Amino acid sequence: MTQIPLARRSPIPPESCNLASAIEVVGDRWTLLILRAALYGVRRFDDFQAELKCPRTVLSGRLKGLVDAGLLVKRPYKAPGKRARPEYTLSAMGLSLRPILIGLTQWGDAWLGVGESPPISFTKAGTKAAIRAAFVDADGREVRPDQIRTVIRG
Amino acid sequence: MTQIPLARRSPIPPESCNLASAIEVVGDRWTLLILRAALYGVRRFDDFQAELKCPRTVLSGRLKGLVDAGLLVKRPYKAPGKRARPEYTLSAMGLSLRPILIGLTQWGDAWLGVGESPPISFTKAGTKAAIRAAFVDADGREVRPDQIRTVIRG
DNA sequence: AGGTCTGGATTTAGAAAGCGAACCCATACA
DNA sequence: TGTATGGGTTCGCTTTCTAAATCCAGACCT
Repeated sequence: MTQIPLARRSPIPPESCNLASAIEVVGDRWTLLILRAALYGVRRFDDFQAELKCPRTVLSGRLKGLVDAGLLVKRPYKAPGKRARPEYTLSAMGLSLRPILIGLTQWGDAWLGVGESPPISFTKAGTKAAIRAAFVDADGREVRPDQIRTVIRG
Repeated sequence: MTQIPLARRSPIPPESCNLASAIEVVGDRWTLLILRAALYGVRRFDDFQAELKCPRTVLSGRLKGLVDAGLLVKRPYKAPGKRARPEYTLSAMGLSLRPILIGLTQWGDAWLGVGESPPISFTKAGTKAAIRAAFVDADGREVRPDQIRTVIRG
C-alpha cells in the first residue's frame, strides 16, 4: 500500500484551504442526506422530511443554509389546482457535487456493502458498461492513484 | 442545465443505501477534517489537535470511531529516543477516499475559491499537467457527467 | 362566508453533543 | 529525583438536536 509520508501539519492551513471550506459547507450528516435526496429528484419540504425522518426544525435550517450557500434554489412551485409552494432544486453548484456523491456511493458499495450487488449502479448513456470514479489528465485519460502528485501553491 | 425529474422519494430508501451508509460513517465535520489531515500525512494525536483546533474529547472520540469503522489503523509508533506512542494511519479503506476528497477540493476551488489560483493542485507523476476527478468507463476513458445513467437494482 | 384540509414551516422544552480548561499517567531524559 | 512530553480523561457549561405541538396561508367544499 502506498504510504503517505509523515507530516506534523497539513501543507496549507485549514482556514485557507478550499477542501476545508467545502467541508464547512457540505460536511454535515443532514446536509449530505438532503443533497442525496435532491440528486434523486426530491424537491419539496414534506418529501425531504418523509425521506430523512429528521426534525422539521433541522430540515428547515439546513435548507436555508443550502440556499444561502448557493447549492439549492428556492422558488415557488405551482401544481395544477394547488396553491403555490416553494420547491428546492439544485443549482449548477449543487449539481456539480453529483460526481462526488456517486464516488461516495461506490466507496460505500466497495467497503460497506453487505455482500449483495449494489442496489444502484451507474453506466454510460447507451451502453451497459459500468463506470467508476477516477482521475483523468487534460485529455480525459485515466491517471492511476499512485501516479498522483500533490503540488502546493499551484 | 440538466434538470433532475421530480420525485417524491428517492429510488432506494436511505436505510438500504450505501451512499446513506457512507454518509453515516464520514458525514461529519470533524471526521472529514481528520481524514483531510490524515491524507496530508498527519498521524499523531497532538498534531491532529493542533491542526483542527477541536476539543481533545471530540478528537479522541472521532479517532476511535474511525478506527472502529476501519478507516484508520492505530498502532504503536516508536521515534528514536522516544517512548512508544500510538499513531493513526489510513487503511486501504481510508486511502480509497482520496479521490473523493480531491474531487471535493476541486469543487471548492471552482465554487468557493476567493478568486486566487487554488493553493493545491494535482498532477500526473513526471508531468506538469493538472489532473481532475472524473468518471471513466471500463477502458479508462472519461465519461462526461451528462452521459451518466443511473440504474436501479443493478 | 365559514369550515376543513394540506404543505410549509416556527415554538417550546428536554436530551444529547460540543466545548475549553484542568487534570492524569507513563516514560524518556537530565 | 525531578521535569518535560505526548496522549489522553474528567469536569462543568453552552450550544445544538430532537420530538411534539402549534401556527399560518391558500385551495376546496357546501
